[in-house]
Amino acid sequence: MTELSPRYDPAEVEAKWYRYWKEAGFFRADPKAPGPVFAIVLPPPNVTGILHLGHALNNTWQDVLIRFHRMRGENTLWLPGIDHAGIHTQMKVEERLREQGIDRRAIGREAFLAEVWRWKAEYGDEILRQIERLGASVDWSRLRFTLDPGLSRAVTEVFVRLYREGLVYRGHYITNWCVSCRTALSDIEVEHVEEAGTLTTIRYPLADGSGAIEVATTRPETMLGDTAVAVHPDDPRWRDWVGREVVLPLVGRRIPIVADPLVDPEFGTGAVKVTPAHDPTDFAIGQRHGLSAIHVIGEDGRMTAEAGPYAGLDRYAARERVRQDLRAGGYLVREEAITHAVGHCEKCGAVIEPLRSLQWFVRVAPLAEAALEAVRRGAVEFVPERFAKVYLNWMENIHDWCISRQIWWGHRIPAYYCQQCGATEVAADPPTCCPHCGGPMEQDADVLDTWFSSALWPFSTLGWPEDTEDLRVYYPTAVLSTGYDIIFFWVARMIMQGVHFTGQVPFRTVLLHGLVRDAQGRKMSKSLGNGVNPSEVIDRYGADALRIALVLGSTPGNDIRYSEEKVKAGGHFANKIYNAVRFVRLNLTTEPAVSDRPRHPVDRWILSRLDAVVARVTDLLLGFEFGEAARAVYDFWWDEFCDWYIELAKVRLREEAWRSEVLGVLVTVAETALRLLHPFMPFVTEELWQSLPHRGPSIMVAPWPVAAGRADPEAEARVGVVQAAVRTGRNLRAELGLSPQARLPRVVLVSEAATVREAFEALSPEMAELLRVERVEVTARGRVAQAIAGVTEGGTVYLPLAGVVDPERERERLLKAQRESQAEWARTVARLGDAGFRNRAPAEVVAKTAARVEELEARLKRIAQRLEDLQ
RNA sequence: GGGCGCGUAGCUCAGUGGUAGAGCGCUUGACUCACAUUCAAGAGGUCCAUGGUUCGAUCCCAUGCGCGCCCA
Repeated sequence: MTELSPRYDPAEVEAKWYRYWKEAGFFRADPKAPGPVFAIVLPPPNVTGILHLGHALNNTWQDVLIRFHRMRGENTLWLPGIDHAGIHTQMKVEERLREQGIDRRAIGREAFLAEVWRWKAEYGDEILRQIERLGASVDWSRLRFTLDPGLSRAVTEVFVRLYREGLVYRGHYITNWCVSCRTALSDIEVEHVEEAGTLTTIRYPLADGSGAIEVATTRPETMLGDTAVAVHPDDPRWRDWVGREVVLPLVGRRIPIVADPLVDPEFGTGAVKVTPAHDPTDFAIGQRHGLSAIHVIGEDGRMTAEAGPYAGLDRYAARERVRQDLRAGGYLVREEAITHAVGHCEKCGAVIEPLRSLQWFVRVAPLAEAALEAVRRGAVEFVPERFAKVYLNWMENIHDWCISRQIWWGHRIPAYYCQQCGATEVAADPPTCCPHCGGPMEQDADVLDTWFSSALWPFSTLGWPEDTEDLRVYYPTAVLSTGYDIIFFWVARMIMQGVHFTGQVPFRTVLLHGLVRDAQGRKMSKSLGNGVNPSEVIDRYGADALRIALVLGSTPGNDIRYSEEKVKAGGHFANKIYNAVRFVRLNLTTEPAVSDRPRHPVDRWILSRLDAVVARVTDLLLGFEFGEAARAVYDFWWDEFCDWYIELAKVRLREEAWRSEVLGVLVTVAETALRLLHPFMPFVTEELWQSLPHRGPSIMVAPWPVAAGRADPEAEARVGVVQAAVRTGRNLRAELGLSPQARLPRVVLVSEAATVREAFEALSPEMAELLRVERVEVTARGRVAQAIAGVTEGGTVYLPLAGVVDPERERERLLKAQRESQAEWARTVARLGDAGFRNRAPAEVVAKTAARVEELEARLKRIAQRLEDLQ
């Protein structure tokens, strides 16, 4: 810290302290450490690129939690890591290669993977740097990557065990196929978007020429692969048609009419075309009726040889041609514009093509059972609670999970196929030859869904399947903090796998944050170009400013809007506390004398407030209410400590008799409030804490403040009336347009209440200073000629000012105050007069209301008296 | 079609069954010896609408309107 600079400069300070913390080993967890265990695994960011503000928010929340619990003396672990992000990363690297004119297929699997590892080294490091710059106190010695040998072993282990338990299987089913990424996807990787489309109704003539049946579709090109027409078995319109045959237009194939309960009789004519190779419902119908599945669309999105004359055409071109040909052949009944949900690839945006293919699946239902139970019985809690319903609802309607991906970057599926007899072997170690026929084995070419490995993150990172000390101590983890948008992708699957393989839930609390949107409330996205790189913000304002901006006003589960203005305000706050502490230090020329029970009411007041804010922030943090907690510390620092206590303290700081004691309070409050703020703004608090008298090597391992029995309602009441009187006095000055530095000869404070007078008297030097007057007079009653007056809580403030008082203006102001007090008095008296209120409201509330009436009456009396004086 | 969230000061958002809050913005005044990244004072609100529960509703319940999201 530059000793005397009146401005706080975060840049060098932040880098310095992070290095210090890291080198001192404060981040490192020790499984043998005493205290309750509190562990968090960092949701591993994708290695694809750079972090965004959502990561910054989530990491800040986690850091607040972990620093809070660490300071409370708990045995904390925050484990960082990175995710290999299969499809996404492969896409990026392919893109980069394409720019160099290289196709991945041309260079082969090995060379391509080498290229991806180079990418990982580059971007992975950038991500780690970003996490550091944010101040995240993660245990770098335990850094993990989903493709690390240990974690890969866990993936293989899980796959093999699930296979042996019959929970993983391979088969031909309809999957969501992305023709652009050239891989299968799971259901939740498909985004459904409402789009304008055309519903085409086609006439299929009966083979015997006795009529025709009409079917409707939004994908007419699939009719080339139809192998049946289906109707609902109870549909009276079509009962007699079941079992007959129609002739497929353009193709000429004879296909049967079948009855199946999956058909919705309400839709269209009640008859649907059946294309088992290209539609999930049709696939199910096809299986039940033994229909063949004819592939007319290929993996590249072009029509196959099965499509006859349409072969080679892109699926959309084929759609057009089929439509034209149907029209020409007289088969096209009508075309209507409709909006319908169309599935898109979450990664690349291409329209998903449902294709029948050979894939690996997880049989999820048995796993879901236990995962449901864990949440139902409260072993896993959601914050906010409402998301538990979202989770339960999804889990109850879960479908099998397609886990094989036709890409190269990821965990290769540990399945081996005999090239001779076709046998399948699933094993952790590659078999040398076929156990059945001794023939050569070849490993499955595909890799696993990235989420399959992410699902193991809370325990694979701790060493599972080994029985490690870390696993024994830190598992189950305490909190999993993530965005509500990945409950299904990740949270649900972690719970399933965690419960199944460890017999315990992976975490006790799921803490969900919302999306960080831009100032207009739009989602941040590449296409809008409104994304913000946290590092650039940190460059300009510092990590502390960004952190407090993100935390203030954030509530679990709710989206927040980001604007640079908020960060700027955060920076101002950092500067504010920097200067407050600078003030304390500049005064540390005398040895501070610390006492828990100082003599002066102002000192007792701030300690009482300190106790209150300590208790409040602790409670709020335990309840994950970060925004409120941050607000409470912020307000304490700025309003109570800076605007009031420091200003009040300045008076006695000039007096030798008090100086040492006041300094003791200043140091105590500043040091404690720094610790209270540390989880939110780690850097500036460390910098300042180190510059004050302190114990220990770092604020991050200093004890969390506890309320120390310093609550003092009497001192709070005294300072309260003084604050009110000062505000009233300042108001009077402002109304007169008096410049703040102009000194007035005196202020007269009149109060009939002895306690109020005592407070005024005890603090009269401070009031003189704050009101810029030479003398403070306190009396029980009295009239002050040639003065303006303000009526406040407990008394009246007079500023005697010969000559400047305008009685008319004075009267107006008093009448306004009278109207306001009168209105409130009427409301309050009416309430008090209500028998229902007196009988049913808690006695405490009734008493409070009665006291309020008395107060208002006294106030009105003072106003009336003053009005009278003006006559 | 089912579910969820939001609607509070000009803007961004906290919050509470018992007298409505903050930051930013705005107005006025001050370079007051920690801080002009500041200080002081002020203006500004039928807490979306209607009904219900209650002694009392901005808060709880129901319906409606508007905005957004998730699932099928």
